[in-house]
Amino acid sequence: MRIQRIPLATIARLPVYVQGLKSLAETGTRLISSQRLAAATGVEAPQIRRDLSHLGAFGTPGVGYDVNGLLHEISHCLGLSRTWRVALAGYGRLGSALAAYPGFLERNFRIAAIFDNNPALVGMRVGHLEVMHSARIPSMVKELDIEIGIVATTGSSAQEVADQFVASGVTSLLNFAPVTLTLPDRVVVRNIDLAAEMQILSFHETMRHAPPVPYMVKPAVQHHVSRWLRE
Amino acid sequence: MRIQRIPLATIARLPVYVQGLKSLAETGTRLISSQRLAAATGVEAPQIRRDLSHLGAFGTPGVGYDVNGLLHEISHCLGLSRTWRVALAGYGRLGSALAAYPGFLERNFRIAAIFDNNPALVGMRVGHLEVMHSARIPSMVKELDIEIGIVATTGSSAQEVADQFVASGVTSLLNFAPVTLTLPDRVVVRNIDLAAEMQILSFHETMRHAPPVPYMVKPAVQHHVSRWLRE
DNA sequence: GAATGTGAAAAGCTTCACAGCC
DNA sequence: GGCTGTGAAGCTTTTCACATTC
Repeated sequence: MRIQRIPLATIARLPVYVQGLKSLAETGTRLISSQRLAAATGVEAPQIRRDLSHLGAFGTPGVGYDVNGLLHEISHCLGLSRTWRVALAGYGRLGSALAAYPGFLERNFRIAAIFDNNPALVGMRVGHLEVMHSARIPSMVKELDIEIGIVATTGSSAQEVADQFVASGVTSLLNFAPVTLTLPDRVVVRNIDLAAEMQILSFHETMRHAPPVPYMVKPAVQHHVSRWLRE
Repeated sequence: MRIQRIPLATIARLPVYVQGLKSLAETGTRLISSQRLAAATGVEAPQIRRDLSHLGAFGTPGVGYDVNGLLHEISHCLGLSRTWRVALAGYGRLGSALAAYPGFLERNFRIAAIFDNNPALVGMRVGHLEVMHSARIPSMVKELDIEIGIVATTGSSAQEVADQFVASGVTSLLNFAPVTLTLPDRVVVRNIDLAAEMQILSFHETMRHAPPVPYMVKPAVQHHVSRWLRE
């Protein structure tokens, strides 16, 4: 890793590289050029080289990058060489889908506790866990030393649950509730708002069908930065 | 709406304003300053004014913005004044959670068809819909004149389903599968990758616990652009 | 007095183009 | 010949500061 500032935008692309490199590794590819990684990830090749240079990455001029070495380097930078303890609040439809998502554990995120404020759900067994009442967030989060919280409650409970998480020592939150959480600056929040993404698509469709004039002129991009219409 | 380019970044924030304004409207607020909308959404006040000025927005100097008027203006710009026809592919845990999500219909996104390639799910009733086999995507998408597709399948089926959607006339996709979809440039793709978001949080936690040096220095931001550590 | 809308400056990010290396 | 890593250029986005309007 490097002794320098890594841009926000670069960090957001690293998981894309991880995913691309993993699938390449599975096909037995051991060496890859930025050009070919670009084809696999949809990120432009010079962008990839710049991103990797921020990690102090070690490609070989004239040859390319070692797939496994690069995977290891990026994973390390993202903090994936250790397991993270995660708490999930909200065991409704979305919450239960998240709890069952194999991709979390595969990537070293272990759901260590599940909370809901609906008494009908409390006590329900989920794998080797049991849904607990949200009132137990403070004690359990501290006891289990949870670092990351997932908020999958309704909008109306989200702020309260987030506050409890933060008061109990959680410093990173993934929020699925369609509300703006107000939290201390030290807490890192990532929002995933399904409806917002749909609205962005709806904007694009609208422009497509009735482009009032020259609109949007950015070329293709990927992953959380959508592609843009030309003219 | 305006006769000028609206920045990508602005579009991505508009849904945040919509959400904030709606909850303010519910509390009976009729007039709001950029300063107060900033407090409600986590976006800085000058940023809000700049964004709204791109829509040709009509605040009143010395007074502020009319909540309902602004809501209407932004909704119109995002294309929310009409209903969009959406198809969902993949009725597993995530897919069924999405199908039941009330936030879609509330915001004028109507799920008009559901597909899955698992025969055990085909025929299942979901509200007034029925899960259809993915092989029927081409005919049904055309018949129902679907504009937006949601890919909630496994990674291994995602590209195939996306190709079918696109071949049938879908021009916007929301992709939950953790793969990079390769599609024609005219198609707009938004990716929601849960694992990627977790990895970004993991990066922040890592920096927090072992900051090798001066790292990341951006101030607070919101919604899909996380807050950053200071020093 | 209070708040908008916007030039102008600053910051941040991407792309180009190429020197240097294999 | 092929590919990386990076200065420099170009572009987009954010922030500042203030003239203008109510």
